[in-house]
Amino acid sequence: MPKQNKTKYALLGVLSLKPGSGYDIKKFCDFSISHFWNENYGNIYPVLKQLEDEQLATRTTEYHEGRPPRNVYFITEKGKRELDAWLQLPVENSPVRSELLLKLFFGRDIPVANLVDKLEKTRDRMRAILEEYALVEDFLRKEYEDQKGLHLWLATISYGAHNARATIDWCDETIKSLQNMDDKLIGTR
Amino acid sequence: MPKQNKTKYALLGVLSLKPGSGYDIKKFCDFSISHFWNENYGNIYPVLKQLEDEQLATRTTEYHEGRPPRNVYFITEKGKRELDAWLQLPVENSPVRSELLLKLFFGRDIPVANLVDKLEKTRDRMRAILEEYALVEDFLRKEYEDQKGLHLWLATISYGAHNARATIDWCDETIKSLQNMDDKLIGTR
DNA sequence: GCGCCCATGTAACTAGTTACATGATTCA
DNA sequence: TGAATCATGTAACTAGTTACATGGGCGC
Repeated sequence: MPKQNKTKYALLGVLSLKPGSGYDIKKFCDFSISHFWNENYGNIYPVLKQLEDEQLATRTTEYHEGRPPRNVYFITEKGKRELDAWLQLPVENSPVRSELLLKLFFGRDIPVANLVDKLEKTRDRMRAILEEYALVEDFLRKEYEDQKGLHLWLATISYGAHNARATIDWCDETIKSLQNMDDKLIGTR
Repeated sequence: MPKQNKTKYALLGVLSLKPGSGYDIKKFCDFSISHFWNENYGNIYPVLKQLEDEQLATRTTEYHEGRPPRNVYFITEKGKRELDAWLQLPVENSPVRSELLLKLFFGRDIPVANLVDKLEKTRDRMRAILEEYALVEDFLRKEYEDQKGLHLWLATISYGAHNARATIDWCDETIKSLQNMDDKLIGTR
């Protein structure tokens, strides 16, 4: 198996749920998997063509009056097999890069208030994300009640929620410890 | 401020702690920030040259008999100012991509045992990471007891630990729920 | 009338990784 | 004797993002 374009498998995955155009796929990604995966048009359209070239998907063009033509893609049997094979492969861990942690790590000479601000913003973002997850979860449970893979979709949300809560706790702890240290410094002046 | 190469700031950060060669910087990164940031030689050497061109660092070459020459870089005042300015800027969140979650999300037709295996491996890796963090933390507390930024270094480790524990819990829960579902399915056969 | 939605796509660019090349020293 | 460490660097490649171009329909 060659070093691969994971976008390819993401698109095959979306098409395995239902056929759609590049535009549809983008919308689906933004709604359903954006908390752990993102795709942009500049990537989607070329890869869709590539899928067609490799016979992993077929394309039909729909014309509707007063609308731009839609290129609708369908996954083929070959595409399903290739997706399935990839899904079963062990997970490759891609390198992480956290700008927040980098700034914190080297932040000993910048004002504590600035660091605290970054932490508060992170915490607030995580809280907002948690609320969103709750909405998405409700929506999925109602709309896709009998969908076979629902529990897996919920599991990905649960992952996000676990980590968001962990990050919120860490932010709170770290803010407190930074402010404590700062108070002590003032006390000794 | 232009769209930037964050490697640049990572290297300035390392050089702000102490001068060193590309090789030294790589070693430092691997030891200290590798749990949230990685750099490779193919990136470090060109960026060091760039730092010199922009007068953010100076270079001296050391010759030692029987050893390759070392290009040692020192951060300049201009470099410090640029690092400081960047550190104070708000954090830009870079897109996340989790192959594990992608495989889980689309995994409804692959064997449960395969999914469980992926989760177990993830959990085991997180446990190993937790143990490593404990060692690193001990080491830092002893070796850098009086280092000004120690609490910030520890905070980055704490971040990793919080998230690792969250991921372990999530793995355990998800494994259980997958196995439960599987049992029920067998029961109805 | 303004801006958003639908809909596709390319080109240019930025970023990051891998492979290759070199070669002495040190340690098991 | 073979592997690891020290030490630098380039070239080729892979991946991913942004900006641009186009243009009708629809709702406020």
